[in-house]
Amino acid sequence: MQKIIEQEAEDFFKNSGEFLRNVGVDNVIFGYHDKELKVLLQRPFSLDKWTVTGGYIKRTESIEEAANRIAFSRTGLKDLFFQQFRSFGSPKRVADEEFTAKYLEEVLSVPVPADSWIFDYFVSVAFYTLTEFSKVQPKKGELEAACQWWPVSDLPPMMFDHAMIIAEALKALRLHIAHYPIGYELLEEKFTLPEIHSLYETILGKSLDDRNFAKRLMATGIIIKLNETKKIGAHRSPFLYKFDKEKYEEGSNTESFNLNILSLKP
Amino acid sequence: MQKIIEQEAEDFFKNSGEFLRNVGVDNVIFGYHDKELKVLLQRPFSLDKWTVTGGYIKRTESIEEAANRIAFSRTGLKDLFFQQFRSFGSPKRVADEEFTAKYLEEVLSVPVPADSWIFDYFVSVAFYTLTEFSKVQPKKGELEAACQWWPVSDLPPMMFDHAMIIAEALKALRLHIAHYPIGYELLEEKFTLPEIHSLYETILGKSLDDRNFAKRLMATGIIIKLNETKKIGAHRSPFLYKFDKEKYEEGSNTESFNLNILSLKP
DNA sequence: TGAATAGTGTCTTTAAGACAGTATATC
DNA sequence: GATATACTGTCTTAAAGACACTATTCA
Repeated sequence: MQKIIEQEAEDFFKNSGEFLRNVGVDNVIFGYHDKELKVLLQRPFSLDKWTVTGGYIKRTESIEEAANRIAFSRTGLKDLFFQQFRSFGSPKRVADEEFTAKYLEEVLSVPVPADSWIFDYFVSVAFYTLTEFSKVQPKKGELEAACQWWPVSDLPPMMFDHAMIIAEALKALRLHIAHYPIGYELLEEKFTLPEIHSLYETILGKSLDDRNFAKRLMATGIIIKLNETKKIGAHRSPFLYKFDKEKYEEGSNTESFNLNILSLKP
Repeated sequence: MQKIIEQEAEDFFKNSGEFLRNVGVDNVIFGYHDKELKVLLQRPFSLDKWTVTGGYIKRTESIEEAANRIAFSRTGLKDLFFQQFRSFGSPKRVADEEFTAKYLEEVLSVPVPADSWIFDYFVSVAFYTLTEFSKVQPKKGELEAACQWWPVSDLPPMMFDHAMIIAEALKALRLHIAHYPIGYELLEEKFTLPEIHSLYETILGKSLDDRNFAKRLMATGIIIKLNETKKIGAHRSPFLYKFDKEKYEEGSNTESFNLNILSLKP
């Protein structure tokens, strides 16, 4: 296990002033792969409980900058699409005695008082971030034992209230899907109709009529059909499509834009 | 001007531990009166700038409890309808030198260091609250010179980023209007069709066809027509209506509920 | 009886939803 | 030509939108 430098650690656990107290950022990073929506989770040393990515807020940065910095530190990617969706705060939300004890006993190379600010009541400003799964090489932090993708539909044991945070992030994502071209963030640049169809089915958790979906999708006017196909083996090759980001920005500005895809039935 | 007790004040400005650091709650309290949407604002001593109601979070309470406590302290009413809509946080958002200077010089009866936690970088978790205008007797706090209603369409000079916070609250309210019976919170128990019609026009900032509005409103099934009318002078007396709160709760739980009123065109 | 406001019905247009057959690629 | 997947067109149904007249109150 990699130890952090002692002086740095001591400063950190005293919070000599780099970070805000009692408030932090959690960032639920979503990716899509293999017809499954996935979320990037990390696990602290010595514990069999996972957390969403998150961290403290520097005095010199905004909460959005903090969320962006956290996403970058775990995915290596800049300027990902992210959205604030809710804040969580209650005296009980980070009470986890097992975590505190293990953290103190086993993980750290420096003495940390049990009443250190890091175990304090924290309000969490929560964001979700969308990223293309295939571009990400998850990178764990110094204080974590692991950082990896988990299917949203099959999560490991979660620490604190993080299972609820993921549930809320998913709810927000499902709402936003009607107003943002979510596919742009989660798919590769060129994608097929069946791929984006399946993405929407996965996120919404229900099946969507393929004919109506295609009709609606093309009606948005922000998708361009390319003159190429993708080879998929012993079957008809699907055409490739891409987003017309320019047209999207226009529509998005005038508020006339609506994917109208939320209401699609089965 | 009412001075706060010295020892209490000193404790407060040192923050001996009652409140969370670097994070607080702002609560945009809306009321409706005289065909105008109003917001409850307060003004600190010696300044000609106003703020939305807000405050610090006690270590013993959740952010929702803090928002509720703040609403109660200004309106005297309990259990009002409120919704969290966004959090704001950036190193610059509460930088207002005039405020800091005047506060230090003129307002307080105790010495406050210029680097006191209250002038620090604060993340604000923002809520809006709805209340029936006629029930409220605005009550100012000890550190304010005034607390009163202002029309949303004609605000006084606002401190910090509070004009933006109100704008965002209004945006959220307009979105929520399609899914919550906003009228229940803003109107008196019994109301007329023209009254609720005008409320929706005010909140959405556009005119709504009266025939279609009535049709849609009654189609929700959560409004009961009473066998009484309201005398309004030399004109036909409108019938009174009230919300069927029970039916609303049902519909609201099953997610089948939708006022569908957002899309009403002129 | 005139002035002001309350209240309601019908037709048109548009969008949602259901549904099934043809096309293409490979073996 | 068998099989697996891609692709698309039409009809039905429901909701949104436009529109104008009758009803009541009281000065």
